[in-house]
Amino acid sequence: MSIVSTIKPLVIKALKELYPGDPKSADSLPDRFREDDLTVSITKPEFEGDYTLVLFSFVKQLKKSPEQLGKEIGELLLKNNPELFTSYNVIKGFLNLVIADRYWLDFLQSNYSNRSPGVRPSVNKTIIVEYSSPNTNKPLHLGHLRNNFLGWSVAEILKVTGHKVIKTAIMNDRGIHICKSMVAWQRFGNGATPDSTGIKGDHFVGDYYVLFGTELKKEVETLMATGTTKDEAEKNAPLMQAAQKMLVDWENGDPEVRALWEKMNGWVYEGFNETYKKIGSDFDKNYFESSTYLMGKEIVEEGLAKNVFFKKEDGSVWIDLTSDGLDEKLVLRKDGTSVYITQDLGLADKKYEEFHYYQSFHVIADEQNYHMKVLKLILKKLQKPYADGIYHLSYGLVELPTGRMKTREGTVVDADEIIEELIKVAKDKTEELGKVKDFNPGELIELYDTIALGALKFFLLRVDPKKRMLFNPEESIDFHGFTGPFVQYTHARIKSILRKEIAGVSRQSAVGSSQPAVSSPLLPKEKELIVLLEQYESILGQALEEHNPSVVAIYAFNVAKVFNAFYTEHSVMSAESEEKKVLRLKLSELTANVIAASMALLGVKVPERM
RNA sequence: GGCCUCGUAGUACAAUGGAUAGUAUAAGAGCCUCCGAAGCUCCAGAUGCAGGUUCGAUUCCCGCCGAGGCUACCA
Repeated sequence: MSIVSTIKPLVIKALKELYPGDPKSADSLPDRFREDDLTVSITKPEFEGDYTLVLFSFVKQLKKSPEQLGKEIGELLLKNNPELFTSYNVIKGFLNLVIADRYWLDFLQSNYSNRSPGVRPSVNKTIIVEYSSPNTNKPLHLGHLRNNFLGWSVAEILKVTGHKVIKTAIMNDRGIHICKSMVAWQRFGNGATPDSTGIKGDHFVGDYYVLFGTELKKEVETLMATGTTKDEAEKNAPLMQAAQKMLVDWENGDPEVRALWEKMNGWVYEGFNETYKKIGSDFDKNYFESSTYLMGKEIVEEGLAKNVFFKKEDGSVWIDLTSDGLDEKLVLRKDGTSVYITQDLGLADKKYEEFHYYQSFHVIADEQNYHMKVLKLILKKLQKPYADGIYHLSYGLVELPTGRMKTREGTVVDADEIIEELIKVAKDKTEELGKVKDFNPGELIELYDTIALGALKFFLLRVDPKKRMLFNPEESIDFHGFTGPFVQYTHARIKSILRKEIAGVSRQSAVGSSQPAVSSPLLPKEKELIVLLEQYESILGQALEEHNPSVVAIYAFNVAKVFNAFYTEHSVMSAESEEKKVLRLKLSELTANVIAASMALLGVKVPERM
């Protein structure tokens, strides 16, 4: 039970007691005062108090001045709950409440050693989180990383709040883009392989995709020199013709093409798996477009039967969404082959068959907002029971100072490269500081990974997913301030104190089960920290509601920052008294646990030492 | 053209309609004989423009300006 959800009912009770209203009129209805209408928030530091009730919303209703209202409510709250509130003050329309130290100390006492704070009991609901979903013709880049970290983190937030989560990916493993790499390798590869060249599989294949582009450009230029238009040239260039033919051959099941396709996709998967392992992404189930792309045709039949879809003269099948403010949308081509949305319709159906999900999250970039809107709308019109549970977890693109990343223009930040770069920075910095000279090589490598990925994940998750974000290679790699390593450092720092205390004999008596004493009041920095730690549960609730890990990242940073300020001002080991020492040790332990728990939700490990 | 996002210090990010708009970086001034300086303290600096609703607007509504995306019988 959080402090805010404790205060709200008490305020409602006080309001009803103070202003029962005329029993005969409408203003005595039981829901005249509702918790949802209350605004209870943390008191601004420049005022006295811990939590503040905003009074303006009742002023008109009750026809009283805010000052008088605040006074009346404050008095009654104090009278009714002397153990919770110690005093109040009213400034303008704000009722500032001072919470008793006892409350905070009790909270500390019952939570300080909880290693998994915020975990909720099972609600027995299955939620699918579909994320990552790469094309198998090129390596992962920064945009994929944002997607992966988001999907993974949201899944984690759902898990601790009691949901059963199935993580899935859909591999976009077929199509013209795959054929381009294949054609290029056939023409220019001379039988080279990732093994023979020592290049990671996904990069190896990606190189041929890029090569296709550059070679195609040459052909196009040659054709254009003979007077062909650009569009014509691109269509008629021999390489493009070859890719198109390969796509047809692939669809017809040509054994040679299929064998080549499997070989090259195999290389890519090997590369992907290495990267996934490194960044900690995992999936309960992979779907492959090559085996799902024909699905959905049944749904098209179903839609025609239900008159949700209609057939045009040429045989193509459409849905009319103009009454919903959208366009007509094609769901089946005139040649009877399926389009993107057809596959997604089929896949949604299949997933529901398999998992009977309560909700299905699709972590997909906001470029596809329209597509996902249409998808959900079609499923609704088909009266699919799962349609309402479809949720597009839309996120903005990662941009560079030069603008959008484009593979063909070589302006992508490669996932493997940026990770390696960060590992190097972590290594240099760690060596420079020289605090872990006794680590063995294995421990060091693990630590560098922890710090590097901590920096990267934190950087990509600290921003509201919906928003576009900027990645500046020069400035974004930083281990100071609002960063993962800063939070990690704070954790390691606390652990260092706790280790020393364990080493000392006083550990048992100091951090034992005794209640923290109340003989001396909580000091401002102590209180600020404990009040913040108490908010963890509601932060988790907010992150869940908004499907937004950035809430957790910002919170973790604040905890670390407030702890560091507390730490600078007050000594833990040489506290003024034994009871203060006990209090601060518990406070430190709780801080470390909350930091570890929140960072875990982001997929960021926190080291004991760094 | 139509539809959808987004405009906050030099830069990057915050702010369920609430108090003097927070934080980080970069710039300036300090703090390691004392629990870890990847830290702390101080100092400066911002809501694109113009209206409206409200006791109160960064937030909601309208217009303009600017940025991005979608608007494929590509996926």
